Amino acid sequence: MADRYDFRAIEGKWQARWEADRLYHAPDNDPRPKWYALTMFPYTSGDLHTGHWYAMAPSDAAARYRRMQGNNVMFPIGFDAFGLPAENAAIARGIDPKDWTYANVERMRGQLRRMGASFDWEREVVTCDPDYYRWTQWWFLQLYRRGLAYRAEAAANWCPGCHTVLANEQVVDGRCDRSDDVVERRFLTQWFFRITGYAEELLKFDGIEWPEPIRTMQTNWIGRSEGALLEFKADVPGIDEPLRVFTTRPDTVYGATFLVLAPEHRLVDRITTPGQRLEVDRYVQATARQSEIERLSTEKEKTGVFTGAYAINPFSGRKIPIWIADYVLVTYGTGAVMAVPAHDERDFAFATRYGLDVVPVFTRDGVDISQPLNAAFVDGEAMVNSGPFDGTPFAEAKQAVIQHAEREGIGCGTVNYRLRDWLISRQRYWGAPIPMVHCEEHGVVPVPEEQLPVLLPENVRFEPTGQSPLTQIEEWVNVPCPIDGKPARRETDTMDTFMCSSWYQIRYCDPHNEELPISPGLARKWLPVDQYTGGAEHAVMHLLYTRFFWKAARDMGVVEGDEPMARLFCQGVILGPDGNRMSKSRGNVVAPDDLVSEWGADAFRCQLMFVGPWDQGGPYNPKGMQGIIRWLNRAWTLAVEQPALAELPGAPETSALRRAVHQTIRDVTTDIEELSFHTAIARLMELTTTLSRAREAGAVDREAWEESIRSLALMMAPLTPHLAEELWARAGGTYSVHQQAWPESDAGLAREETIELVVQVNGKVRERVPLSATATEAEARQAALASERVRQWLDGKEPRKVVYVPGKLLNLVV
RNA sequence: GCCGAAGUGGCGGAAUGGCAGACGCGGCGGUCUCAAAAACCGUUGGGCCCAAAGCCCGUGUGGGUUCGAAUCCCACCUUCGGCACCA
Repeated sequence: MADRYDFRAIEGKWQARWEADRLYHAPDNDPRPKWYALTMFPYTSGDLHTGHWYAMAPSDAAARYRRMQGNNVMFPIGFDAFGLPAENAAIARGIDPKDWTYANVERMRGQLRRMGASFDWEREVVTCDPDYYRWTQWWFLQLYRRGLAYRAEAAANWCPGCHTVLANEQVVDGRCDRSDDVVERRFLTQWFFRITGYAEELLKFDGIEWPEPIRTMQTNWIGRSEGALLEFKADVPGIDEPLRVFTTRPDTVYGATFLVLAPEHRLVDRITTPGQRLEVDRYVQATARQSEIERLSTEKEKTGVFTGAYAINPFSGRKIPIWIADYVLVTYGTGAVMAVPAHDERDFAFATRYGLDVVPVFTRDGVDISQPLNAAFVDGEAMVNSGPFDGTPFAEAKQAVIQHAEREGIGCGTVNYRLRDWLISRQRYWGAPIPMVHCEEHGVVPVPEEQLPVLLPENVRFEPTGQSPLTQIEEWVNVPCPIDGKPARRETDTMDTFMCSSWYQIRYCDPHNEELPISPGLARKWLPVDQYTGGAEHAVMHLLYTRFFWKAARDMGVVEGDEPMARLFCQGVILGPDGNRMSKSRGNVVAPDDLVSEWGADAFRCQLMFVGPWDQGGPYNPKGMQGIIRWLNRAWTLAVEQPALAELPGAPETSALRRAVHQTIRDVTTDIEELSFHTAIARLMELTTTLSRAREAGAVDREAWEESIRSLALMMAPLTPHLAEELWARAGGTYSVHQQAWPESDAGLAREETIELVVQVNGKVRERVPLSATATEAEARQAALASERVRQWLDGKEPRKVVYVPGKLLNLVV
């Protein structure tokens, strides 16, 4: 029986050796340039699925490549361990969330180890460890101290399935992104982080390399819009406070023929006239009953009710009616709009339906504004029907109106954002407790830092009630007030788990520090993350939160620099063999553990990297494993079964062999640099074929052959770490292949001496002639014309034009 | 509706202004074998043709720019992702 590639014999062996040697531990005091590589840590679901491998295997390959490039690479791993599934398991099966979580962590550690990734396990963090969430709570206190954490009553997204509120980012199409339940609106007092305070800065992506689509998504989510706040006086006795509206079109203010308030607007009740009371109340109640989905449907016709009250347009002096309508959102701007039906489609639809006035205030080519409009138009040439502003050109109109408003004290220019503050409280047990105490006398009081962590109590009952299970633990809830020691109650909400993952990359740098979340020295040493990789589904959640968090931490003086991750790469989604998302119900789930037992971790990793461009994802079919296995077998055989070796340093076969090796090094280096692993593997497969042919063809130069095999093992090291280590050892290399320098391509050896010149006649390929790679145009032309076929195609005519691309192509145009 | 990404053999994909289909799967033919599997070798876009040589067609559709277009420009179609009454 010949010596064959047997992953079972080698993978476990090397994994144990690497671990014993702490091969992937990144020391803090290493003089080599640091490289912080990070892949998004997994949630503790208990099972590592193909998607995790698809995300992590290429990240690992990139980290290993960096190591061979001479960097001190930190590639840490940990677990995102707080969250609802643990608690749901507790409710469904009576298991303690803690036990459930740690059992899953244990299982996943095993799966991750079998992957053979170069993780630095000594830096592991588990977000539900008190040693970790103590610092999550510490951050909360710092944010509170700086006014970035506050409590407020607001219309919150309530998920009836999860029995808790959600952040806006967690609501997808009016549904909970986790349970898919239709989200309800509830007015509750909740904790928020003032992410809006950083809105302007979050729009800047200076100095970081992030994918354009992610930046666009964040930019759209933040939704900056420039406009003005204008004040309308309510023509209602006893109401002195002005009705403020936000508009992006102050230049159309003379065309504002009515105001519309959101049904939840605080002044609705006070301005409604007795005659309209019944109708208004009915509408407000109907709106409150609507789900977010119904409310936000753009399909449905706009509805609304007249309040009976009027306001005065501060520019035209005109008395205009005040309506309420559910197309105005209480959460955006001021919750009130000035309606300009002539120049806004939505207002036009509303005005048409309820017979309200339409007054055009801009001229426009092709529109006779003396006739009733049949549609709103948003552009225009010059202001009209606008008193002293008549004739102001469109381009200057906004500024002119804003200036006037500011002079008169009836408004100002402003910037409004779609982004809202981040709602972080959750009415659930399995999260970091918010370290606050409610005292009757002193109100909300922070827990003193030295008392952290506020530990989660154990043996809790989990019946969902809509309140945190923590409220029922009397001995936990009742605490003395930190100020005067009198009886007080703990805050019972816990923090959104996105809080835990907003700073984990910071903790990896100093995971065992008991005095601080991170020491200043290690923050300077390791941060920011050099290469972050993960799924694009976190574009407006984790990836936005962590930027906010970082900027706040920077302002606290804990970290330096403006951004947490210098480079971001988002991998695509790996699909089942049928091209659909893998799901149990579809029966198209590919289980990594099975494939790893059958084919080995190297083969599985490699196949995932070979399916196509990493950022595109796509269908994964285990059938393709054959191709990878064949390649690994051939590579094995090359290293194990030597050809007849001789000393042939000057032979053409020897330079051909060297050329192939150095061209491969050149190409694979660029490919891995660009995270294009599938093309890197293709190049290595080609090299393997070339080496096999050389071996079959006869005697091979000893030195060239040995260099070839060593180069092959080195280039395979990031992709198939176990096999490469074994091949390297068998080729006589010193342990470990993962500590060797990445091979360098010698341009001289890689250069082709002769090429096949492509000869085109009128742009069509007609002939190929061998030619020196450095031939001049005259030489190329001579070689082409020497061909009988080229002469036939020229048909005796003289070329009118000749295009020569040296080393490639000659085009003769007649 | 708006924004973004993408459309190439039977399939995954390569080539981002210069030989379309690298590499791999699958198919076909072969070596080995009592046989099968594995392994290895060869072949594989479509058409014309007995075959070969050769020619023609071919990168979602239609136009354009260019000596030359999968690649650049314009219009359209389809798929996927994000946002969606944001005043």
